[in-house]
Amino acid sequence: MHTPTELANRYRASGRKVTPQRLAVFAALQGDCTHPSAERVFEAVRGDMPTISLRTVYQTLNDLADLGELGRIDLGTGATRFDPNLAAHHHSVCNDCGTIADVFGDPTADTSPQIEDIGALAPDVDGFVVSSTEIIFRGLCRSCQEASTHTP
Amino acid sequence: MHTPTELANRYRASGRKVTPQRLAVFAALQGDCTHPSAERVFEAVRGDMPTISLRTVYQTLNDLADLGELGRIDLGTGATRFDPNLAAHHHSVCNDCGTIADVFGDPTADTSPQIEDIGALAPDVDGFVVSSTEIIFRGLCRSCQEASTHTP
DNA sequence: TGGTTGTTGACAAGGGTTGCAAACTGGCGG
DNA sequence: CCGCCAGTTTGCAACCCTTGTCAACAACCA
Repeated sequence: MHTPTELANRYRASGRKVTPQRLAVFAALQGDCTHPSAERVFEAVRGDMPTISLRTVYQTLNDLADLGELGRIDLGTGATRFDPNLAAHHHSVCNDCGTIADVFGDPTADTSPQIEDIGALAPDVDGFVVSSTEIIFRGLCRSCQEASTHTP
Repeated sequence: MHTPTELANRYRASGRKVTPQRLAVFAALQGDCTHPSAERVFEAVRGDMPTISLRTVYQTLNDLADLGELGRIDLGTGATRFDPNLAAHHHSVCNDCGTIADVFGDPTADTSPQIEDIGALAPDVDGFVVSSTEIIFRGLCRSCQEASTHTP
């Protein structure tokens, strides 16, 4: 995702208006690597701007996603999650707590293909044209593993 | 997924009862490769058993999924989809019509890694233990491509 | 500054899914 | 074969997440 200032420019360029509410959402997303849901962003923004509505947060997140400034992730954890990280990467999801983590290529693996190579994969499905490929690793995050070890 | 008869045995073995409603759901799922939603299964079963409730279909689908007889797929198309195919495979999703297709390895690709190799990939994330890996190919299915070509 | 047009906020509606409680029934022991 | 009981089915309402609606409002341009 671009900087709030840059986003403001792009908003104006696309005919959208720059409002304090949107700036607040921009700011809240900066550097957030927790893949927050709309509700979480709402809570974060409400700290600075108690009057903002959840509806407005949804609106802004959808705008950003439509502008390609934000990734939408839906992994069946209940709510759509948003990802300000535009670099190509994949995700791990904890089956227990639902935490989503970024997964970049594993440059240390030499016996298995690089994750970055995935883009080269093409499904052998009649006539289907792939525009994007995502990989989801499901399992247990460290803390949930420890929790289940301590209390079996 | 196993055969209805086999499923009946496993149901009894796990303390569950075998009811006509459940048998009907078992039958409806046999060989269904359309990745139906609960609603779709409901419609299919209702053909033979008009009095079955959507609630019961949900119940049975969740039971089957919990027993490991059915895969749950949530790709952000609105509803959870179910997959009777237990073999390791991945999915393609049409961005237009939401159709989900099975994707098995691409044996013809020799310049890119085989899809089956994905299981060997491990995310380089501190302490995360992977239990399953899924790949999602997003794009346009053949018919939606043709539709968008004909009416640009 | 005044108008135009997009935006906000509060509310309710919408779709998918699950909780609930009463009526019901498979599968057991008798 | 009968009857019991735990597990099931149903219909309904509630739940969560998300979006539609619309009057009041504010950002931008001339």
